Amino acid sequence: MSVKVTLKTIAKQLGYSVSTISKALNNSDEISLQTKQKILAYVQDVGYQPNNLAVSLQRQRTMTIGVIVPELVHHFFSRVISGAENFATHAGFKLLISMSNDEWDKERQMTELLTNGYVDGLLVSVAKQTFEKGNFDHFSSLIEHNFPLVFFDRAPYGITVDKVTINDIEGGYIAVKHLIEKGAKKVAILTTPKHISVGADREKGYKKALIEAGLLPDENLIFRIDERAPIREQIELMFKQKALPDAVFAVNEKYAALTLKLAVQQGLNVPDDLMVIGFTDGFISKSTTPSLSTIAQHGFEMGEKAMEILLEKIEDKSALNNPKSVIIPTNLVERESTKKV
Amino acid sequence: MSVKVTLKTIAKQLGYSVSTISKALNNSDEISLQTKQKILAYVQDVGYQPNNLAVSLQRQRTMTIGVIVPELVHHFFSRVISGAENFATHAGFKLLISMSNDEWDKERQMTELLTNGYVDGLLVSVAKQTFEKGNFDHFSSLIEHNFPLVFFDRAPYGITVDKVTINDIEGGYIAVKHLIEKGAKKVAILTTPKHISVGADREKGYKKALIEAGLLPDENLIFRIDERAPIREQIELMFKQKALPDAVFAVNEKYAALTLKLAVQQGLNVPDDLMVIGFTDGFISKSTTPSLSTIAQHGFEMGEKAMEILLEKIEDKSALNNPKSVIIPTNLVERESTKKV
DNA sequence: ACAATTTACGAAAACGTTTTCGTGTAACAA
DNA sequence: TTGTTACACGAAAACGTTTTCGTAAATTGT
Repeated sequence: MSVKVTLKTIAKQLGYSVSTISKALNNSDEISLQTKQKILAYVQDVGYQPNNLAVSLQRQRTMTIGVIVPELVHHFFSRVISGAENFATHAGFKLLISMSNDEWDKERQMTELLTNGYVDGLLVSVAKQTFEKGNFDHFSSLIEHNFPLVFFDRAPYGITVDKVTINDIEGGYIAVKHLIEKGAKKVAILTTPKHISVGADREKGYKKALIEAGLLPDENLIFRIDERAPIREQIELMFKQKALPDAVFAVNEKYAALTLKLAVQQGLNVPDDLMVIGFTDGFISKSTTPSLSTIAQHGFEMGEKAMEILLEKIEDKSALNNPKSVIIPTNLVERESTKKV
Repeated sequence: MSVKVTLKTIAKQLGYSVSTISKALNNSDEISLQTKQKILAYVQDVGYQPNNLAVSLQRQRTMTIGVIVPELVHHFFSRVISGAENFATHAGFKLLISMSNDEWDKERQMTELLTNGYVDGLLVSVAKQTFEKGNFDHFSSLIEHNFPLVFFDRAPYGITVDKVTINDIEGGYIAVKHLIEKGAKKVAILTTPKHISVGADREKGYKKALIEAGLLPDENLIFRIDERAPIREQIELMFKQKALPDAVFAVNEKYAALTLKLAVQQGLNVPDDLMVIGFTDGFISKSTTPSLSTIAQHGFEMGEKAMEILLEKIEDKSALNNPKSVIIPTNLVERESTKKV
């Protein structure tokens, strides 16, 4: 069991003071070339690594950014993380990721862990349960203390914050307008419970497109999925309706893929009998047969932009006064599931 | 801009010493009930949060575990993380996740960041590029210094380490044996380059099953995908062969889904003309039409087990002598893509 | 040869905690 | 009363760094 090697032990071994060792390792010009080399050689030999805790504590800076996402498996979130990381790396920052599991308490716990010393700034997409509770205290106290914080995709409501999101209303609108242009007369929506803002907004866009086309939104065509129950069964309800819809807008990739599968099982032809469009352009949408039309969210750019804003706030704390709200545009990706005529 | 509140500022405000404040907050019985209450009340009021860096530095313990995965999007990895987190939470530990992006340098950088103070132990699944380079120095130096480290799924070769993996040879064997039992005579494999051990092992299982059934492995039926080039085109090569295979074993979910899609595009009926089986039981396999048979890996249990071993090592450093190697069993999940007759 | 400057290093404080040890006062026993 | 014990708190060291400041010795200038 090798004993831990610190500046102190090195200093003792080499007969220098701790400060000399530290300066030599930081390449200070207060130290002569010879001693630097001697120290460097020894340090290499014993494989010394500085203790990050001590360094950060002293420097009052960690050069790392925390990211909290609700879930990791989502293609979209992982794209955001990649974008954020890309930007951060170029600025010399590292990333520490953690997931809230869409739970309020875990989210609270992780933001406290990270913000009390581990990171210089935080990027977060808030948990579903947090929206349900409507309790954003763990964030507002950070904001009060001027801790650099930027939200992405899912931001708290009721408090003004820096955020980069997509225009979900517009995304929903574009999707449904596309369906209508392709001839749909009766379009259903598979969405989330109302308290999830992204789902609610996409639903608003859905209604807007319907009304604009002179179609009346019909509550019987709106299916709000409760993820605590089996999803498949809830989607099946749609197929049990007396008059089937001729198109469906699913607010995420998972619902879209499931709808597609169930439709085929029912003997329906997609897109001829039923058109399907999803949200998020991940691997799933490309790999189904027929492939799924969808609204692309550009997570990578969202991550980059969010990180850019965050680093600005870190560099220049005075920029904290005017919260920024950036919107990343979406766009339609047309594939086979809506390619009618 | 509220000034940062520390033990020192609290002490000054309340007229106590720093040590008294600290003890009160840690509920030491050296402090009278009255003063505790007074201090508690004040602390609540100003919203004091201890600095984790300082606490960890002093305690020489962080109560957090680092996890390094190659990628986040994979369903399998995120299941492992969930399992690990589940176990860790019960033991009072938190998780910090980071991804190597399958790059050697990023992997090295993150292990150094995490192990130099941030975490008490590390769980890692090694990056593809690390296998290519064959350079595991960043891990062996940790092992030399007795830092608690456990690998999962992808472990380094050439050095003995604690690890929990699946039996990839067996998994490949089971998959191919299933295809043969269903009547396949000419089974192709879509695998990774040879240096990726999981791919190589599944290929071994593939060959074993073939030989056992009296079929000769044919190099023309082995397709090693290079992910730096377009994957789709490489799979299409398989369909351009003079004599098509009647079954294919894809070593991961992505390749399987793509194969399925391309087969349908070629006008082939799956499973009648071509059977397909994948690896990893994620959302994709369930949502395709036809749904994909696959080998389930049980990532959640792998994560739990890996964490269990890691925490044991942390608690009892003497257990470091005999590295453990645990194997999580796999099993066949039969779905439509192989359901012939 | 002497002052002025530069060079090369060390002492000590600081970052924010925890913890060991010491100590003055109050309460108790004899 | 005096001696003992318990109580409630403070001083200071420690965790492993960085950084400011001070200062001998070496170098330079005249």
